[in-house]
Amino acid sequence: MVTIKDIAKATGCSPSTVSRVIANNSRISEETKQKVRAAMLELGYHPNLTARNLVAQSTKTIGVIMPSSADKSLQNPFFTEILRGIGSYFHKQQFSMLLSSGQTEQEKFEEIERMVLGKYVDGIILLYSRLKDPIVSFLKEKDFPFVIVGKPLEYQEEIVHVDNDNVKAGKDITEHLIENGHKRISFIGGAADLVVTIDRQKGYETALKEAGISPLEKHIIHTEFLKSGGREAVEQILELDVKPDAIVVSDDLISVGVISTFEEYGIHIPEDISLVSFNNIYFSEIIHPALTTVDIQIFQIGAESAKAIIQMCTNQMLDKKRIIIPHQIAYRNSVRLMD
Amino acid sequence: MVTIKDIAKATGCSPSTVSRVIANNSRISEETKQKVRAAMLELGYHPNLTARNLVAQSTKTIGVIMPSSADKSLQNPFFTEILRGIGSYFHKQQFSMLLSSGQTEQEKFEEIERMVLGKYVDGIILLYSRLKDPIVSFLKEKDFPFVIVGKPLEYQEEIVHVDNDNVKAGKDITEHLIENGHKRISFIGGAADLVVTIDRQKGYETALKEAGISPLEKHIIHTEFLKSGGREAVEQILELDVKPDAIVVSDDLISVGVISTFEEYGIHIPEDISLVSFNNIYFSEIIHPALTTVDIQIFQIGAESAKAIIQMCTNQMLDKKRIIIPHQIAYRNSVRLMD
DNA sequence: CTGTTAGCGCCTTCAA
DNA sequence: TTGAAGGCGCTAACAG
Repeated sequence: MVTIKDIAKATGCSPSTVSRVIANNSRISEETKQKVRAAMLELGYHPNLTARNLVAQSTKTIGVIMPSSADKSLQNPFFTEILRGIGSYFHKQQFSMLLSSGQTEQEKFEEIERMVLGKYVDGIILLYSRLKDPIVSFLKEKDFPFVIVGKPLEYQEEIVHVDNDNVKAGKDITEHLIENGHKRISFIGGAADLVVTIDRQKGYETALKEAGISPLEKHIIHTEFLKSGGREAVEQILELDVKPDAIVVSDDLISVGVISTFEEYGIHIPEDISLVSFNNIYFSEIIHPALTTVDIQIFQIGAESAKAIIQMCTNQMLDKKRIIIPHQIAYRNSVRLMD
Repeated sequence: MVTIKDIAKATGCSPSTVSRVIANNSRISEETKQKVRAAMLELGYHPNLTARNLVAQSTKTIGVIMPSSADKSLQNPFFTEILRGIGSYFHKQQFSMLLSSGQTEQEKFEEIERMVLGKYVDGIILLYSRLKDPIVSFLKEKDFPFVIVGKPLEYQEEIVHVDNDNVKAGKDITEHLIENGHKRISFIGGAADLVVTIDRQKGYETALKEAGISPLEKHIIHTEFLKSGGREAVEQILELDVKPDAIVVSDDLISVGVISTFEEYGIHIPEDISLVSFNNIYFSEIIHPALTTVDIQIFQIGAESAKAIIQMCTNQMLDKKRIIIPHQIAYRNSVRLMD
């Protein structure tokens, strides 16, 4: 391995001079710079990042934590899309992403402990928000820089997080249904303890209330994310006395399963029932029918998280803890419109 | 920050002794160990990974390279699934994944150059196989440990890669169609220069030939991966003089689009046309109809790649360059069966 | 069983 | 404008 010393020797100057050339220090003569650079090129020198990190006391890498990989929801294209967003910003700043690999919560915790206590990362991005997450407690206690994608239920004023206004989003999309004459509107949500589910549901309820529509009984259903693809949810709906004429589904991925199951029962979207959901992943566009869904701008959520964590790691001030990414509705074909 | 020295001071022994305790060196008295460990606990000591990596000349982290993030195909759940597989093995071995973030090929190249030349990773896993990939040339030239997921077109004997037998897979799944009485079988593939597409197509052709079925003209169609979700492909098929009674699609993700488009034209799978494809991502199970598809064992591909690269990084011998993951067919409802 | 010394590759005062 | 020296935190060889 060719080191700074080799270059020093080759050019007859000292290691510190070479180091300065690398940093393009202004008080090194152009002449020396040329000479040193030539030698670096010739000998194939490249600075050792580990050594550099050691003295810098910083790695310019951020730990990116996914849900436990045992969790099927990991197959949600949401995650690759958000990684894309994070990467886009990181790349510009020469930061790296260290991905978590733990299969269970326990494994993940140990992993993060290693990263953080071992000073192997400068900060953490959590790609999900769980209730009473020990990882969050740990990070908070260590006063380690981290940002959450989504909304923390506790310590909201203290934890930097990037989120949509999911209540508003839920309200907006439900109103779209109402405006088109739908009155019996059900809600199918993912795990009931996910903050994002709660918020979207709240928006849905608000919209109904404001429209003077009294919610039907048993029309709010929670389904294990991805488990059996929303089949159970649909079956519950089919048993209802009063059938809905529209459904708000809290995630596009669940919608796929819901639509398929309806299809099997010979119920067509949107002719028989309208359906809307959230996220606007790639699939929403290509399945039949194409989904009317809230575009939450996943990529941008990622990019903003990246920006926030880098700011925190470089001691820049953040003007707010709660960073809201605006949503918009992608109107497509899963809603029966009023003429 | 509390270092090894602090512990040394606190316990009245030397730094090297502390270091030995960390390594659980057998020639340290139990007594000292206890004492040192107590101090570590009390002062909250944790080894600095960067420092350790510097002397070890190894980081135990592997660069995992995704397709350019500009590429829409990144939304394929294939990638999260393979990350899961890699992570599962890495975690056990205490290895980390450093994820690429480049949006373009150029950006990615520079990034890898940084990782590799800066000795920031011990090895590389490439999650795709491209023709004449400059990254591969670079890695080969530097003689840097790397493994490819998929099949390299060049230097196949030299490059460690983890792949399915895609020719066989293509043949198997096509034969399933033939056995069920299908005769006019089309092929829809992703980008024609992807090795995986080529192989699966080859298998398809072999099956036809062996069954004595002469391939129809213009029944092999390539569609930009994810672009317009296979719509064009379907439209091409609909213009054909002789319509197929079955289709082999090279990727589940494309199938989703293909099925939707057929649906719009009032053509039903499998009643009107049978369809099979490859990968067995989560979606294949929940869409309607559930796909009969080749389960290529994505998770296992990931795990095996992880195993291979770690072996290479730790100078263990690999018994072969080409590691084949067996496939199997997931029989579901997208094929019209012969009673 | 433990301490001393040196060094991994780099950067950064301090001095010249 | 440059060099010498020390140190980032840890490990490993060599002594004892």
